[in-house]
Amino acid sequence: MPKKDQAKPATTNTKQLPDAALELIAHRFRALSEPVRLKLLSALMQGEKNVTQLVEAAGTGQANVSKHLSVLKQAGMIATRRDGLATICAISDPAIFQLCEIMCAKLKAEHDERSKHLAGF
Amino acid sequence: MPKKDQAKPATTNTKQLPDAALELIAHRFRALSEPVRLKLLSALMQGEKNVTQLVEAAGTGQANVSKHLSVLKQAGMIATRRDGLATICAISDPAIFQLCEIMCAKLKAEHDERSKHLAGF
DNA sequence: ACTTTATATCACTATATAGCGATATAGCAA
DNA sequence: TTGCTATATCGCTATATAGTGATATAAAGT
Repeated sequence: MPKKDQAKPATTNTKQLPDAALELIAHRFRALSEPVRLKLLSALMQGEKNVTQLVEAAGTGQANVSKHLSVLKQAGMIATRRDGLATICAISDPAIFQLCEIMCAKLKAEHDERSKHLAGF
Repeated sequence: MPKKDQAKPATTNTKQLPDAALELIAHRFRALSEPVRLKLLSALMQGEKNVTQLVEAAGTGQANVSKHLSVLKQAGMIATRRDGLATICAISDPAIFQLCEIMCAKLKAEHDERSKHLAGF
């Protein structure tokens, strides 16, 4: 039997992805929209790290890092396991590498274009 | 003459990308972290559209769409040109297609793994 | 038992921004 | 000019969340 959509019957959502999917995608991108979280992911790209190491890498408080890690975890980007007192974190989805590569390349291209008129070398 | 490093001498930014770059990248991802903006981009993937058409596609107010468009424009994801009364919008960076593809694939994989409702596309 | 260490969570403030209605600006037509 | 249309911007409220310090929980050693 057909499923019941839970909200708006009148929304002009003629084609494309359904609103629910857009919200999920937006939620994923939002997890990548914070400098501290990017720094955490950047640190994890070198390999597993425990929370203390990540606090040091992030340059912000432990409570804050813990919250950011839970955001990344909920977005399916990192996985954690307990090892004695430590919580070990690791990147759980290699797609993150691609996403960051693309975004970095984009930035680099724009940066190069912008610094054309500046550079003597 | 030697180049001068531009910012923070004290930040524990031992390696990796500098903080300024992380903020720029985060800013780009943040532009993609809103369902309405994703819907606008999704509509623009079919080709150029003016603001009125986008308002209809987005299903929210004109003032709101205008603000979202300016966010996308500032993030370098769309370009606009004036044509009489209309402002025509178009995707200006094909990298957006890649980013959304990757994120969608990620979602789809997780979704398939979990259950199987919420129609495909 | 108590202590120390590692991490998570709570309570709070401050800031950012999504959404809305109203108004302002820009371009065209009469 | 006036009027109409398309878009941008302003003023505002409400919500989300980044950051902090304090506290709670958990695991191991004493």
